[in-house]
Formats: sequence, structure tokens, C-alpha cells
Amino acid sequence: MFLGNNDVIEDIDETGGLDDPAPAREACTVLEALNRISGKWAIGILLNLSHGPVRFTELERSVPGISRRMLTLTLRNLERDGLIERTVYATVPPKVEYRGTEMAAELYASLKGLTAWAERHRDAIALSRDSYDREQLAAGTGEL
Amino acid sequence: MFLGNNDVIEDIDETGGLDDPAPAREACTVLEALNRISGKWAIGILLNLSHGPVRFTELERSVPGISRRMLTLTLRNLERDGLIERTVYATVPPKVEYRGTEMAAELYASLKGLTAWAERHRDAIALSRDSYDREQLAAGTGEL
DNA sequence: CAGGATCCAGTAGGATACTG
DNA sequence: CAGTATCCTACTGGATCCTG
Repeated sequence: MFLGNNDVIEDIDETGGLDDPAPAREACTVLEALNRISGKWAIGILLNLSHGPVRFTELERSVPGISRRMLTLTLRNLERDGLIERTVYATVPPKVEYRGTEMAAELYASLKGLTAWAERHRDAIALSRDSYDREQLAAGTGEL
Repeated sequence: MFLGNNDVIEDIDETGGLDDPAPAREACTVLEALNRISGKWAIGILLNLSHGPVRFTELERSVPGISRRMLTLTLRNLERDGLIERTVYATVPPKVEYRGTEMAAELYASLKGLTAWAERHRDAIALSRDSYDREQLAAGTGEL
């Protein structure tokens, strides 16, 4: 969940490890995956790169709302993780192209499962939230 | 990515919508999914609840490193989204059980795709990071 | 036991001016 | 064009103390 430095999570099953069942280790692995695509923009960028090479400014436009800083930061981190490749053309004006790697393409495939899940349950979740919020509201006004 | 209030992302394809291709909307859907399981602890908790009902203090123990505050907050949000159910037993001392819903179980299945991806590429990613960091380091010392 | 309330630190992320 | 540098805010998450 960090954009900064920091290496993979090591402190999760360092504590226990004796009778700790599977969950902790499993969670760790999933988190490793999630940490690369977390952040507000990584997925939006990755998706845009799935169609072929894209230039910096194109990304800036096609990922609505992103700031220059976050675009740069996110691109750098994705590159560091080997999910995208950066190609600089020594022209004037400069031209830089980004494209997703094979790894990113595979990730994209996995993401479809999540997308499907989100679509299946989007309404149910919205309803759950509404009723939860209403209950909280009711409880609050009642107590005061 | 927020634990607090805030409703689903609406500002992502509000800007464009004219010639904006698929990516923005797709990203939005995926983000909706990710936003429910983001945060440092949600997945760890969900995984622990996949085996059956668990009590608060049990979770506190089986999710190593979590603080009381975050356990409570994360549980509340998962409950709000309908991913877990909370049952209070009016006993002394009080007893509260949490268990994952069917929705959560389905999510768990989708997560396996991500886990598999992470495991497949974990080494490649580590290598990519190492070489990236070395390059940056080399460039840095060279320029100064 | 199961939290709620409060205080505090670190980080993600936004805005924008500057540069090779 | 493709960034970098700087400043600033908001939110995540930790620690701790208090309560029904």
C-alpha cells in the first residue's frame, strides 16, 4: 500500500509461526500481489497500457484526474516491479513510451475475476452499505 | 483505499465520457472491488473468517500485529459492505462472533487467481526490483 | 470481553512552478 | 514533451486509556 520504498511484507508471520495456521501466510502472498496494484492509479494505468505502447502525456489524458506527480511515481514503481517497460527516444522533443510486460498481461487476466465479482455484487454491496448507514444513523439519533 | 466513510468512486469517468475508451470504466469496477479489500488488514481478517465464526479476541491473536483500533475499524467496514456478519450474544462477559458471508467466500475464490499470479512472479518481481534499484544507485553515484 | 475515544506519526496524494 | 522539486493536506494506522 505504499508508493515509497519498503520491501515486501516480512512482519506478518514473524510474530507467530508456531501454531499459526495457513491464513497468515496466505494473506501475505495475496498482499504481495495487492501491494503492487494498490494505490489510486496503478490499475488505471495498467489497463491503459494493455492495448500497446502509450506516451506519458497520453496517459495523463486517458487517466482522468491523475496528477503529474502521481503519474510519474506510479509509473516508476510499476517499472521497478517489472510490470511496465519504459522506452526513451532521443528525439527533440523527447518521446517516452510505456508498455505493459507479459507479467502485467497475466495480472490483468487475474483481475478479471475480481471485476466479475465486483459486478456481480455491486448492488448487494450498495444495499448493504445503505442499510448499515441507516441503522447507524437511527441508533445515533435515538441515543442523543 | 480509505477506511473512513466516502462512497464509491464516482469521479473517475465524470471528467470525460465522450471518447474515453473502456479502460476508465473498467478500472473503476476493479477499483470498487479493491477498495473493499484494501487496507493493511482486510484480507488477513477475511481469510481467518473463511473457516467459520471467530470471536474478536481470537482475531486479535490470529491476525498478528493488528491493533485493536484497526481490527475494529476493519471489521466495521467489512460488515458495512456485507462481507462479514456480526453476532452479539447478550452474555456476561459479552461474546461477539464474526463470520464471512457468501459474498466473501466468492471473493476469496477470486483472490486465488491473484495469489497464484503473485507466486508465479514473486521471484521475477524481486529480481526486477533489485536490478532497478542497482541501476538507480549507479546512476546516482555517477552523477554526483 | 469487546470495543469507543483520543492523540499522534507517517505516508499517499494534490497543486503547481521549474527544467533539459 | 516528460518529467523533477517543493509545499501542503487528508487519511491510514499505531498506542493508550476508558467503559458497559
